[in-house]
Amino acid sequence: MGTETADLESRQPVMADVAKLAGVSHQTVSRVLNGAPHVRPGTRDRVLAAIRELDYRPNSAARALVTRRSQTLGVVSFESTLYGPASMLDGIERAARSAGYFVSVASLRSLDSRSVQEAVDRLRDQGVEGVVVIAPQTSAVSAVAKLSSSIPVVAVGSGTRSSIPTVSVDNLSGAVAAAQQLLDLGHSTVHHLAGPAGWLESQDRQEGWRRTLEAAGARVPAVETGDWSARSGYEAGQRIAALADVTAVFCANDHMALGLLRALHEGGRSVPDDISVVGFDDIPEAAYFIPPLTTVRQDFGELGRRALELLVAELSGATRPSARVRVAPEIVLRRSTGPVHRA
Amino acid sequence: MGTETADLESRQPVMADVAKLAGVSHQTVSRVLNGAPHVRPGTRDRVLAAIRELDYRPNSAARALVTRRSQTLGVVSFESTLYGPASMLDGIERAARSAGYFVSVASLRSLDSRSVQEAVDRLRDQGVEGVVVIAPQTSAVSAVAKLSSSIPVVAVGSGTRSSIPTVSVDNLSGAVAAAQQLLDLGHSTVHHLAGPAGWLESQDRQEGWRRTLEAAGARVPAVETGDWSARSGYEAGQRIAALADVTAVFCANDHMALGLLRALHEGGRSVPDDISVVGFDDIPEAAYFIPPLTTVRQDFGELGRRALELLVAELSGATRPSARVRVAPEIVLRRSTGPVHRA
DNA sequence: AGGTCAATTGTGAGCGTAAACAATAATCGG
DNA sequence: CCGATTATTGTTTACGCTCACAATTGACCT
Repeated sequence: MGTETADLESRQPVMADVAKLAGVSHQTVSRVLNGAPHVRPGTRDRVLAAIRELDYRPNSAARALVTRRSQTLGVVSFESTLYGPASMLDGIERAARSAGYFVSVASLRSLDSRSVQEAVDRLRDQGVEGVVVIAPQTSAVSAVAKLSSSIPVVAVGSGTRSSIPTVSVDNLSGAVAAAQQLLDLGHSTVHHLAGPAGWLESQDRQEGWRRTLEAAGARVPAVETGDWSARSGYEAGQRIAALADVTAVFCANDHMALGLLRALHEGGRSVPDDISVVGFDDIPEAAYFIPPLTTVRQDFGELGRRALELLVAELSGATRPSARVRVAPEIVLRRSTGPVHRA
Repeated sequence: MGTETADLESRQPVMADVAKLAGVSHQTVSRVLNGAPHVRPGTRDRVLAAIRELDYRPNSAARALVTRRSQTLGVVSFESTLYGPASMLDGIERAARSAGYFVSVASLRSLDSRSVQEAVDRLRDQGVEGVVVIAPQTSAVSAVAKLSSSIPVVAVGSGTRSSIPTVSVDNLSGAVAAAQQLLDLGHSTVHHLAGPAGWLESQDRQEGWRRTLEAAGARVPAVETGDWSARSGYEAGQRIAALADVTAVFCANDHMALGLLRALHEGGRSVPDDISVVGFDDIPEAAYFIPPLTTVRQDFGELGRRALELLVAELSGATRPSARVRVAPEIVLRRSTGPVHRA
């Protein structure tokens, strides 16, 4: 027993130490910590003073063990170095913090079903209470849908058609706005540089573009396809620059638009005088492209925030509403678009 | 006791359930799980079969409680939507996973000392075993240095001069390479668009640039300062375009270079014919600027990886070597640089 | 004043796991 | 074939906390 005080110096203080110092029971300390009612103010003050004096920190593992709640949510993310995913993660983290949760991340190297499964399992093993999947690709989302039995999962950034709750931007209406804007400027038709197959974003944006042209009775040109990268946009741009009758191009994202702009520039096609270009995303750099890019803005941070809200709602007992939240995008007009100069 | 089997359906299985099914003690299950020696192969197989059958998952909170290890590391990150921080986070996560750790993130809204303190405390309360701070600003790093008493902390992306272990790119030598490259092309001097004050990156890159000019006996022009954003680069670019004697500019990062390129373009100054431009970072888009940007590449993912390795080494008992790891950057030559055309 | 009810505090029992310790079975050398 | 090791398995305890319940105190009402 003579070691008790010596212990206090080597050991991290625990609740019992605080209790002893404050002259109360450990349960009273617990009450103070958890804001339980029926604690006399004077007692509370003594406890708080003891906590401060010992620099006591509750042990989260012990708490999690007994409450069966880890206060932690998981995020599965893919291509997390890109602006979109990174922004969503940021939005998620902020929202999680204000909801009182910690955030644990697991990034994916590839989007196949097994990887997603693995990542979610990993997070589960860590004890997360729910998971947000930042995974826009069709295959990943359907993979998630399969395994979501034991733990709440929400997908974000993807207009999934699966059964799990989803938060996404309305890609369709964004694409419609982009195509319509170009038609309104007098372009007889609009070419499209699409994202890779297998991505719902690709499909929805292409679909919105196509419908708009059809509704306007415009010819629907063959679609070019890229992989979201500036490089693929550049390569597609070289092919497009070789075509004579192009006056407007809608790119499925800003990075490809960047590559396209350079290819057009090198091909001697002026933007917007010869060709108008519209992107999608509104990455921070888009306003400083040459020329500044007209694009469809998605608020990635907002997407993340909404996804987290949905997850928290589900954790709070709402009976899995299988909700589908859509955030409206907004077209931002810049100098890469203009009226046609030749008929 | 009749409820025991019924329980198994509603409860998550625990180690005792596995033990009972396999006909062994829970301790033997624990041995199998932790790869302890002295378990007969047949016994091990029976245990593994029981684990599979029940889909048993060890409770991480219980394990953390008794081992006093959470298997979790924290990452404090600032401006995590940018390419650099996002890539470092990605590198950290990957390295952490392969080292057997989970990663919990806390993002900062601002870089003042209080925020950093708060974020680290938050992670500590969650029980992380160590923290990586992605925080290049001087103030943040010194804030970290103060509080790092109770938990290992490593800083990354910043050439801190403080006492905590650090992983950073060699900004000085990168800047030297950039400036020297321009001098070698025949430019009589090089202008500099620096990052904001208070960032070690800014200081080191400016220092490298200055030393190179001085060593070559070149005139050292007044420094323009931006805030890392393309917008600030654009504004500085407008001022620079108005100067008559500029033939080469070294920008402290690629985003500002992007803005600069547009300002020069709008100002009728051709790159590289009239003015050569070099950036820093080599973001993925840099190769698709107009013209493609010569820049100094940092491998952010590698930085993150190395930071994590350092942290893990420290956790493994190395007596806080106060190490300082520097990763060498590499200049990437593209078309934004060229020889001077006028004397 | 006696008693009731609410406020306040304390006590004991796990939560699910790993570590220390104990016990038993198997192996080996002479 | 016997004692000494060693391999294999089991039993007990403790990790630090919250919950359920018990106990005590004080206020308030008739």
